[in-house]
Amino acid sequence: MWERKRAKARNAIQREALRLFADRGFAATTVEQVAEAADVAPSTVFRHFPTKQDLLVLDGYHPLLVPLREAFAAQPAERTALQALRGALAAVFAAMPDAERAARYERDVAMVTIPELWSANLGLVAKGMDAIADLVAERSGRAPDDARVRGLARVVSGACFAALLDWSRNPEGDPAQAIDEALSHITDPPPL
Amino acid sequence: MWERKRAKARNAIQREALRLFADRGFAATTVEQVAEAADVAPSTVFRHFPTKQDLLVLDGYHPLLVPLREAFAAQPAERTALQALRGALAAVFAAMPDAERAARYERDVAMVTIPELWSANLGLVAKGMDAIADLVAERSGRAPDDARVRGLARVVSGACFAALLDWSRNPEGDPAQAIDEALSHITDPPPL
DNA sequence: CCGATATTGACAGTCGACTCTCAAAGTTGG
DNA sequence: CCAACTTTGAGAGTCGACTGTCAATATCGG
Repeated sequence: MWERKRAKARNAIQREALRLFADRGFAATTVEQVAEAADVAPSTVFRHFPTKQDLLVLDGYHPLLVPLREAFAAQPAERTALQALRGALAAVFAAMPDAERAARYERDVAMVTIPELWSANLGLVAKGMDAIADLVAERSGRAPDDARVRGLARVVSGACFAALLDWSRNPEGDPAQAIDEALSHITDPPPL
Repeated sequence: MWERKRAKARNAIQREALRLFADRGFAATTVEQVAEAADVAPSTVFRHFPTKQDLLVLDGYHPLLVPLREAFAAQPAERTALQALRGALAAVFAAMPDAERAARYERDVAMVTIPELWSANLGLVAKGMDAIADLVAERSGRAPDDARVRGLARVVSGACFAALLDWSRNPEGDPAQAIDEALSHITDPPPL
């Protein structure tokens, strides 16, 4: 029971913190204000999050990689790695419950919108790129640090990032669709 | 003469600051240490750089958007927008004096490596994407917010970003080459 | 209900970024 | 050299992040 209570408090603190950061900015928000908003003592905030920056670190982000790996493996063998990646990403988003998808969008947009949040999670982006490289390497039988594998991973992760960044600035339709569309520009380049 | 003396002191402070940041990290370096290393008083540091973060901002930095625009216009008409972009980027880097290129690499790597710097310059990434979209729109005669134009801009800017990010983590060869290679995965996708 | 254990709040205190002020020292034009 | 001007050093002071301690409180096993 301790665990559940602890996690509940932790989530409340982080939720309020992110809300305040989005409102008035990271630097302009004091830990004391976060504590007050979450209805806890300042010392309690530090007990859950060693530093103020840690309030920005989103855990539970990487679980996306597991279903992605499965969806990727389920792709038809005749597809190229790029087509398979595109298909797998679309499948993962399609299979996601609406509530979870909405929560993820909100988090991802916050991550691109709040500068400090982005910098705190830069490592996650790099990890995502590595994960994609691993997938492609496994499927193609090449080494994960093969130039072609790494190059493909760069392009795909970069396209996903840029699609999200652009979508967050001008939300129209579905982010998953934006990602798929961006990838389509690599798989089937339109004449321009 | 005031001007020259002021600039000299400013450069000395920033040089020592960057050296210390590279050595022990940004957060682990105090302004007092920077002042001592530069042989000035702490208050003098703040007189030249309003905040500690400002010690990271290199002046004399001009975005390569202008030369890129020129190089893009100079590309052969028979190339696709994508090929022209790739060629223009390569041309800009090739035409850049060695010293300037080295300085640019150093700065770009710092920007991706030091989170504090990245968060300060996130807006530049979005602007770069818009600029690329403008170039493509102008050349293709389509609107800058055309879905295909925006999609292409997303993929290209994303690829550049990812290439730089990856290169900064594992520097081999030339960043310009990494960018070109990433773009080649879109123009001439290798079989994978 | 009771004791063991985990969590919290309140509080004091350190440290560094940053501001403000004023006197000292260097610089320039005359 | 003098006088106006600019920069600098020094110091005091504010504010917020962060640490450590201790008593109060909540939960659990028995």
